[in-house]
Parts: sequence; C-alpha cells; structure tokens
Amino acid sequence: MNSNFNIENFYYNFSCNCNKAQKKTFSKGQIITTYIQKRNQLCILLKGNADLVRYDLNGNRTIVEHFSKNALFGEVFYKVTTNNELLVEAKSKCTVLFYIYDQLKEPCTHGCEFHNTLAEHLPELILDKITELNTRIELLTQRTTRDKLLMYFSLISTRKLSKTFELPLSLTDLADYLSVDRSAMMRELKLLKEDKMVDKIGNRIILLYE
Amino acid sequence: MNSNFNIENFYYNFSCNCNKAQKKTFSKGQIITTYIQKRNQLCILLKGNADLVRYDLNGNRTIVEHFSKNALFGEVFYKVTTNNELLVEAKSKCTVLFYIYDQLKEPCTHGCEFHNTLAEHLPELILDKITELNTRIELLTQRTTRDKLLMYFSLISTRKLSKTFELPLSLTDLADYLSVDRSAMMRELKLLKEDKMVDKIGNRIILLYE
DNA sequence: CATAATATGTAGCTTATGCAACAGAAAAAA
DNA sequence: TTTTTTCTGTTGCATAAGCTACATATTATG
Repeated sequence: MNSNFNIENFYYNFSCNCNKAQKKTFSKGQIITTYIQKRNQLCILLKGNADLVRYDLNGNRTIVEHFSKNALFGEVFYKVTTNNELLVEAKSKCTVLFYIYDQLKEPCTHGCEFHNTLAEHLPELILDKITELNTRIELLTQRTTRDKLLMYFSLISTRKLSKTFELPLSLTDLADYLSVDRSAMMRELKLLKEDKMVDKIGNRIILLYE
Repeated sequence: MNSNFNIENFYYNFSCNCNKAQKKTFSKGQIITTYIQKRNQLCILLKGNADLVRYDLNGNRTIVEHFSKNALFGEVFYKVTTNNELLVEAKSKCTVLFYIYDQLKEPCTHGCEFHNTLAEHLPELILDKITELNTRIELLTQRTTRDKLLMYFSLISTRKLSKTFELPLSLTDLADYLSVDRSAMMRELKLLKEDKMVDKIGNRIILLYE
C-alpha cells in the first residue's frame, strides 16, 4: 500500500447501514464474480485470498492479479474490452464487499461513514492500483524466466522486508502469473538453486544474493 | 479514450494564466522528462509523439508506453519503485504541459478554466489509464511472439476501425514494446505473411483474417 | 546534394522455453 | 481412516526465440 489511507484501520468499524453495499462470503474454489461490461462493480476483499483469472481462446490460463486481504478489484479497475473470460476465484474462504462505482462515488444518503470515507479516498486507492499495474508490466517485460523469477522474488522480499518468505502463490499459479510454462519454471528454479542464487524449502524462498 | 471527457475539445482554449502549468516544446530525440521519486509530475502531450522508455541493468530497452496526442503521463501514473531509469523521449516535435499533481488537484486560485476542468475530470482520466495498463498486461501475457503481434495488430485495428493501418511505432520500437527480440519478430512477421494472416507494405499493415 | 545515421530485412547458429509424460508428495474429500 | 484430486519435481524431445552479423533501404543532417 502506498497511500496513507488504509482500509484495514476501519474494516473493523464496518457497519454499513446503507443499501449500497453487499457483503458475501465464499468458500475455496467458488467464483466471486465474473467481469462484465458496463457494470462497474467495485469489490473489497475483506478476508481471504483470490485470483483474477483469464482464460483465452487457446486454453491458456493467466493469473492476471493475485488479491490478498484489503485488495480492491472489479470492473472499475479493469474495463472489459476483449471477449476473454475474466473470473475472480476464491483461493481460500473469502469475505467480499460489493459496491457499484457510480453509487459509491456519490455521498451516502444514509450517512454511512465507511461508504463516505471510502469514496473520499478512492482517488489515492486508484493511483495505488496504477502502481501495482506498472509493477506487473515491469515483471512481464523481463525477457527470461530467470529474470521474471528473480524480480518476483525481489518484489515479495521488499514487501515483506525479509530475504526469507513464503510464496503467496502455489508454484503452479506462479507460472500462470509470470506467463511461463510450469515445468520450464521449475527447471529454472532448480538452476537458480544450483547457482546459489536462491534456496527453497517447500514454498519458502530464501534469497542468497547480495 | 473511454471517458466522455476529451482534452482535445478544449486544448484549443488553452490559455492558462495560473502559474501552476508550464508549457514547453521539444524537438525529436530530446528527453522530455525523467521519472523521479516523490515529485508526482503530471504531463499532457499537447502535440507530437513520445515514448516512455526503460533501460534495465542488462542493457535491455523497453518501451513501457507509447504516447500520442493528448496522452497523460508523469510520475502520477507510474510511481518509481525500482532503480531502473525511466525516460520520456520525444519521437517527433512535441509540445508538453507540465503540472505537479498536488497543485493540480486543488482548485485554481487564478480561476483558470483549463486547470479546473482538468482537475475535475482527473478521476475518469486515471481510470482510462488503468484500462490502458490492463490492455498492455494482456498483450504481454501472450505466450508467443506471433500471438503478441496478432493481438497488437488487432488492438490498433479496433482503435482505427479499419483492417488497414499505419503502425504508430517503428518495427524496432515495436519489438521493444512487445518485449521480444527484433530479428525474431521480423521472422515471425514474415511467417505471418506467408500464412496469409497479414500483409505488410512498408509500415502499413493489412489484416487478412476473418 | 552528399554523407551519416538509423531502420529494415534476412540467415546461421545456439539456447531457452514449451510440451508431454510420469512418479511421488501433499492436500482435499469421502 | 482411505481414496481421490491436485501440486511438485523431473526428464527427453521439439521448436520458438535469442544472439550475431551483415546487406540494403530509408531517413536525417551537414
């Protein structure tokens, strides 16, 4: 999170008595939402982990984004332009808040504080999203699988402030996130271990360089 | 452009008497700006074409974004997180308007209409940027050079409403934009011609499928 | 205009990556 | 618990894509 505003601080205060928000719970594997044109949904992941997944015509699966607690998603942040399917899948038990953007940005007639504070901070939250997207682009423009892995590890390491961390994604999902073949990625991971660049115990990564 | 607001409509009215904006002209090849942390510049390309270019530690050059008339850019849309150099290079004679985001978002004390209208429409403009970035991500997640080319052509074709169009980038730049090797891209382009998928006369592309 | 600089187009060789297939480990479901 | 499913780890093979080099075309520049 780059902005000063943090949803978490008042997630516990969440008592929305306005009818603009809908709160739902999903179990692992369920589809939280499918992106459709002209709806402009804005969702907040209050609890759990989820993936925005795209299936293209060649059958390739791409993890477009990985969401953890307090992440924002929905059509507001991804205008549907192509005819590929875009699904948000729950990776664990999830609690999600649903808004419609056009309603959210108007002041709440019920004086709902959560609603109003969220609307007020929307511009910064959207700018944070832009930063995330640019980071993702930087990751995807890495030319080799090795460079993609190293940059990905470096990003997580910086975020966690530690050279040791658990992968937030399974290796299968990581391959789909980096847009590379899984077995090729596994091979590269082995080479990175042989070159003493990283160590790996289960899903725990240890960066050895620098 | 997805939003209803279009800068072009009042670009001609531009007569900013507030001291918040700076207007400058650049000739081809000049550096318009270098992205630096914590400045939050917002720039509008009033005239010309420019590229946001990144040079990484391996010497790879990536065209992160290509800007044409009325495009918005600057640190507002790209928080500098890594230590790669980010430059905006003029590809032709350019006229650029510079703002600092924090000043822009406040109402103009000089009653400058351009300033105020721009500030008012900023949220939509930023959401448009998000759409662009997502499109770019979709492009970069294409697994093969062929698929990248076909998707890129398809995007331009949709934008121009025509199966025939001039490439907005040179082929050398296109390779850096798609994050592939230029010679490999040329080879694939030749194969696409042989397969009667596209035709190509100079920098003019003709889509033959469907 | 001449000359320099940059872009395009092509080829040979090498390597990285995708694909298919499978075995064992781990996790989920019955 | 047992069974089923999903994930991890690995290999051989085929091929896409990177790298180098160079010739020609096109575009800038003095």
